[in-house]
Amino acid sequence: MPVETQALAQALIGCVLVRENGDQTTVGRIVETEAYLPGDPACHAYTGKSPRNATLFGPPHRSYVYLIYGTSYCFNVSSEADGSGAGVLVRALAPIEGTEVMQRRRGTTTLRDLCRGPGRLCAAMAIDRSFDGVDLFTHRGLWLAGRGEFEPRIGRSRRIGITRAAARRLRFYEAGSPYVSGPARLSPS
DNA sequence: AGGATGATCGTCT
DNA sequence: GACGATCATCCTC
Repeated sequence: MPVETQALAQALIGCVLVRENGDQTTVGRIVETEAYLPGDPACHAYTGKSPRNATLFGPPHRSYVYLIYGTSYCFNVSSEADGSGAGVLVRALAPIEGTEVMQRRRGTTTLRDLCRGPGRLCAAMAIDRSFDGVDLFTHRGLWLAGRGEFEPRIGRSRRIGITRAAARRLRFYEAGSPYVSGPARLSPS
């Protein structure tokens, strides 16, 4: 798995995210990510290390989770070498397993909406701040698996919902997937 | 101690 | 398309 942020954001498309909580197992395939680079004004690490964003400055491939707007959690994968602050936001999953559990957690039965959006996927997978900092290759409750045979066609666009460095095309998605959160195309860079 | 901010979501028109 | 919810975090006083 790549350490460089942009390469990681693309490599994560098609990978599988597993959440095991007792007898409740939920699984999804990553269909949309955004890269937040070192020195990037839109990255949470941009203004320096703090208790909230410390995971971004740690080793790569850890889970960085934060609360946004007081209502939603966002799940990220830290990137770059220890000491460099950067990461990849996971914006959407295609549900694979445990959809009934997801439906209960989300309060909707609409398959397409279960994990479409960073806050929604955290709700569906029961990811909160207690998962901040966990190693995504060794943790027992939340981990990443590879693509297997699957080879997604990857599109790219501007990132969604940000104001700083908004023109940079650092959002990646599986082309044609109905589970992608934003528009499949945004206005040209 | 107090105020502004935000990588969102659900609801309403 | 617009708006309010809701709160941890960060910045200023």
